[in-house]
Amino acid sequence: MPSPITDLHAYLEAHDLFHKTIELKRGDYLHHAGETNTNIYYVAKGTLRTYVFVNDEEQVIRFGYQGDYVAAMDSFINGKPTILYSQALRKCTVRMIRKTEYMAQLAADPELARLWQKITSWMITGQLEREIDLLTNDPAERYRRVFERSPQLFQEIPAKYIANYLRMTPETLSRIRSAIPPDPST
Amino acid sequence: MPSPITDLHAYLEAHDLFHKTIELKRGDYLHHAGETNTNIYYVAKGTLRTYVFVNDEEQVIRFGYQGDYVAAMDSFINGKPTILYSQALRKCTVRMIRKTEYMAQLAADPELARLWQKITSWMITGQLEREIDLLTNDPAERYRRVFERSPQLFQEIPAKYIANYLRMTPETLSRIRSAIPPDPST
DNA sequence: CCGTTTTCTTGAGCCAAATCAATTTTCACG
DNA sequence: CGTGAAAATTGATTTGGCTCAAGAAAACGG
Repeated sequence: MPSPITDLHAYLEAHDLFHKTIELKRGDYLHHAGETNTNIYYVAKGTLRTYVFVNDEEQVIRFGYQGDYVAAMDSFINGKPTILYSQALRKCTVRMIRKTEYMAQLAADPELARLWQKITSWMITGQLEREIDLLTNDPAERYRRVFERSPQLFQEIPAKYIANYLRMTPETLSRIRSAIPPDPST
Repeated sequence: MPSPITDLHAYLEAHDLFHKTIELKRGDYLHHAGETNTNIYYVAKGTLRTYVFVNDEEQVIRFGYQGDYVAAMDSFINGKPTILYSQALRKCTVRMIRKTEYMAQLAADPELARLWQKITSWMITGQLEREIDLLTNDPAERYRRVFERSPQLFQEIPAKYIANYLRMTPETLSRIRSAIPPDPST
């Protein structure tokens, strides 16, 4: 199942829905918990992590790479303050879409409505994968599952965030990686 | 945020989209892995669990109570074989909706389209909650979080399935429950 | 209502991953 | 480049939840 994100992006470009461009430096936030931020952001360049505090610990929910869309999705959906943080892991260029403009277009154009239906369905199946990852008991198996699905993840992003995303400590991830014979083809 | 499920249900009743009624006895399956099942089921009576095999272990993904909708959502979304099992935990009466009929109605009626948009958004925020639950390290804390959100869960469903849903053994759940002083108000 | 099966509870021991700690390596930035 | 800070690695130790086991309680179905 190919990601419908590229179709969405083509549509948004064609209909000129990007509102402004934002430059972030390492450590900057796109949004933070407590803030009501209903925008959608397109990552033109760079990488971000989206995390949440659970019991005083940061927990990575997802990463945003070049070409991805990032949002405080809870805030976008219900218009209330988000619980999420999205932080630049390096210099980023992101382009913003305002919810009001997006929703107006969504109501006006059935083509976008169909596209959006695909996107949300795709997000739901993606979350099912994520849930299965998190339900996997063995840390090495969690690593393997995610690595097979998104090997590129491990190029750009510091291991400590990946470890956190995989629900393990950086020490455990390091030991797992050293235990697995390196693939000569990569 | 109130669940938009009741609105959906009212709509489906009003437009007579239920195709047939199915009776299940304890242990029966609504669908199983490998099968392509694109139907949506309304739980008129009873309770079910939806689970998936991960590394030869059953892992509960969600429960379906009276008034809920249950589906092999991966199959519904992409039309391919599901990886999910939905099994009756007791005698159930479920009513079926065929995807083809549902999709036809979705394409024909903007009211249903709007309703469906709400439903999918609501599912996405629900999944975010679930993800946070699963990322919580302390088992007692996972229990507390889910219990506060859905206390009714612990009435109908055998503890061993709840434990599995909470990513812990039945022994651990039992010990957590005996450690927490019972609430006299309930 | 009774008998059988399933589930729950409790205890003991173990083990894998967390924690703690120290060094090495890498990387960002001047 | 070179320097300082951040990240990764490696080892030692601890510990919390799992496994195994046995008995008690509860629930199902006839």
